[in-house]
Amino acid sequence: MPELPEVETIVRGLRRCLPGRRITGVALTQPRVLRTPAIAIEAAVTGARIQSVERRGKFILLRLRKHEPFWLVIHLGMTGQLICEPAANPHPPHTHALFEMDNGTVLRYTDIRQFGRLELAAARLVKLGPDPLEISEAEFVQRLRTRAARVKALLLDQHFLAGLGNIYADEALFRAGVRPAAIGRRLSRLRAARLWRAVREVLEEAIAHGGSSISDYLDSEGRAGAFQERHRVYGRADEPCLNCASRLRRTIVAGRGTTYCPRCQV
DNA sequence: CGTCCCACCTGATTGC
DNA sequence: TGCAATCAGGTGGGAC
Repeated sequence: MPELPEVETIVRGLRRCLPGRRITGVALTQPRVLRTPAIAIEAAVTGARIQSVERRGKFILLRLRKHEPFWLVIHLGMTGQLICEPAANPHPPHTHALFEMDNGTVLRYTDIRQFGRLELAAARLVKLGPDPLEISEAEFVQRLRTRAARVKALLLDQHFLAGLGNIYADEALFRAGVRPAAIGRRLSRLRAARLWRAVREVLEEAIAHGGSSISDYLDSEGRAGAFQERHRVYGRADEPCLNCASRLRRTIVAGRGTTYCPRCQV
């Protein structure tokens, strides 16, 4: 579910309620979403103070400190939600973790499909590729044009670039006029640069609109995003292209449903 | 090593 | 109505 714009929106919201709080209690009720054993997370986190909230790609990092500083790393998978709310609120179904704060609020983690993950330490993050909002045009073009994989597969590969998922990959490819199945090393410099710009622009626009809510996504205060109303291809298969009115096609690329315009994307 | 595909889950929707 | 098949914003591991 959540891609970079949704995770960024959640992180910005968490920054308004978490930093400075001390965690007074923890309830971890679904081992499947824990990459670190529950006992270890409970021992580390109980009594710790939250120093900051950060994002790396689609990962959310809570910087905690008890004796030493450490990280609690959260990935929301497809359907994960992180919500700050009063402790007295009822817990909805699929609530897998609750972190109680010293001011009567809780940080609640719910995840219907259980693809999300909570863990201590950030070892896996070192493998992440560059952030699409920070990578330079020159570096993006160079990385793209040395690869034999299809461009959409590269955009989805978090080691290549950290933060895009299926929605924003399709939206960026449409805006750049590039076919999802195009081969990275066969793109001209001009078209690779156009894709770099399209990726930035679509992510920045989506962040400005609070992300895309298709069915599950809510921000840290439980509100939906609005960018789904501005999708140009995602979810619009068989509808007319907004540029040329051709019928948008749906295929499978990189194992994912993919929508594109056969006329505008070459 | 680079690339591709499927399993991992639940729930909504579609089609017979 | 009932039930099976298909699809969904994620990744990681194994096959090739």
